[in-house]
Amino acid sequence: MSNKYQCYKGTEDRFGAKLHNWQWVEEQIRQTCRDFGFSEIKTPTFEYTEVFKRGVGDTTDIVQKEMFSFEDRGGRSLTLKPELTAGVARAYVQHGMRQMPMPVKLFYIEPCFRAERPQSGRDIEFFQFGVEHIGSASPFADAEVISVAWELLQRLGVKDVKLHINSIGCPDCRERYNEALKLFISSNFEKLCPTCKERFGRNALRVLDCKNPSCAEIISGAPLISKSLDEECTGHFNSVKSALNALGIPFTHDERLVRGLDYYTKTVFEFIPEGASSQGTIAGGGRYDNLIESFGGEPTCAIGFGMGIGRLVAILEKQNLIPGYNPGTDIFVGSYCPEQAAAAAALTYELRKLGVSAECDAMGRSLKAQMKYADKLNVRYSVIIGEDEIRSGKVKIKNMSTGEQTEAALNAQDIKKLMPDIDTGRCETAGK
RNA sequence: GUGGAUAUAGCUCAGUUGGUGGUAGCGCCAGGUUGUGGCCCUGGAGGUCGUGGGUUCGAGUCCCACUAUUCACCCCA
Repeated sequence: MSNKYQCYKGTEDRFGAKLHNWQWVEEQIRQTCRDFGFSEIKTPTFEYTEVFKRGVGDTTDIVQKEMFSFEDRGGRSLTLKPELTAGVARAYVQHGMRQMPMPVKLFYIEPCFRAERPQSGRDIEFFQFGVEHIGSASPFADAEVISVAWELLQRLGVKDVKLHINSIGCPDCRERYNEALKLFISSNFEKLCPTCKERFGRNALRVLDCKNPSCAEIISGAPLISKSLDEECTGHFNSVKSALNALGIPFTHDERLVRGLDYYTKTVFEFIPEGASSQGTIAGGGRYDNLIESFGGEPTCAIGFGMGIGRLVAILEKQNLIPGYNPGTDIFVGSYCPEQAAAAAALTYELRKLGVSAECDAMGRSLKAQMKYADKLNVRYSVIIGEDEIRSGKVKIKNMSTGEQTEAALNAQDIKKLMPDIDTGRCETAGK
């Protein structure tokens, strides 16, 4: 590729079949969210940097080194949103949504930006679908939120995705556990891998995540976080688990599951495809009972998740679960020679006015070439206009799949009537 | 931020021990007699071989730098 005008690394153009796949997935998402009583919210592409510093957490990698920040003309720092929860929480407080019927149930499908090195499953600009369930401390809220993601994946037919859940407790429990864990690890500190040594100082919980065999061995004897949870957190987590059981949603309790954003409390969860790489996690979320308050709102419990649409689409494409792409042109109007091109264009316009997707030649091609073009468009019918047709007022209509040819009056209404099946059958075949 | 790989037509790619830029497929355009698509055949358009240096009589090929892309780590969705 020698052209210097390319889109920026980690961003991509989407069109044709690829765009169709994305839009189809977004439709499924919107339908599912409607069924679960979530309404859509759009927040701005950028916010005051402070929103993310406060919301996501000053010590997270996202805030420390992955944000696209810039200044407005007044010198105020702005940032392209690296995730959506902080912005939604900010909007909740700003618009006094606590006066809305509780709980407030919102979902979003939005682009996010993180300045990371792109690789498969990770883009600089990526798209997240997520839901936020705000106002309820009930474990049923946890289960409801998880059920949205679960049901969506079921509807899409995604195979081999596992739900992992854990509880990292309230801040008090977490603090207690953090101390116990640090105490345990410190005796083996020298045996940790270099990144874990870093993690130890920054966020010791993340050492639990390490896939390095030697670290895993050290960690295998580490105290469990569930043992550090107080009565309230333990009770909540048990209730979440039984609520999931009641919904018939299978899960694995993963004691080592921790999440990288500061705002999580109590329940955390991830949806992980079978055999996924480290970029494979398709969705992740958890409770954030203190976030609304940190934006100046009343203390308000909430829980949500984010799902990577790009990762989801990739899995669906791989598993061949997205209906085929059909550009959707129904009729091609061909003309024999340039003298009839005007009539063809006029008929095409009349058909379009009737809501029939129609095309005609715009390249000055021969009739034969026009037919080839019609074939490539995958149109269902071709109408052919020549000298005779104009004289007689009757056109030939060719069924492109059977090759059969019939006649009709040169009139958009009559032509449309001959094609009763014309508004159906698009995008119905899975595969390809 | 760290490490590896790659860079030839719109796409997927051949290109020998350095010897005239080209293979195959796809795609695009035009033809294959006079008004009709899919299959087949023929022809055509399109590339400063990522950029800049170096070695050499001669570099797509070897060396260096840069850039871009990509994969992995880190982190996350």
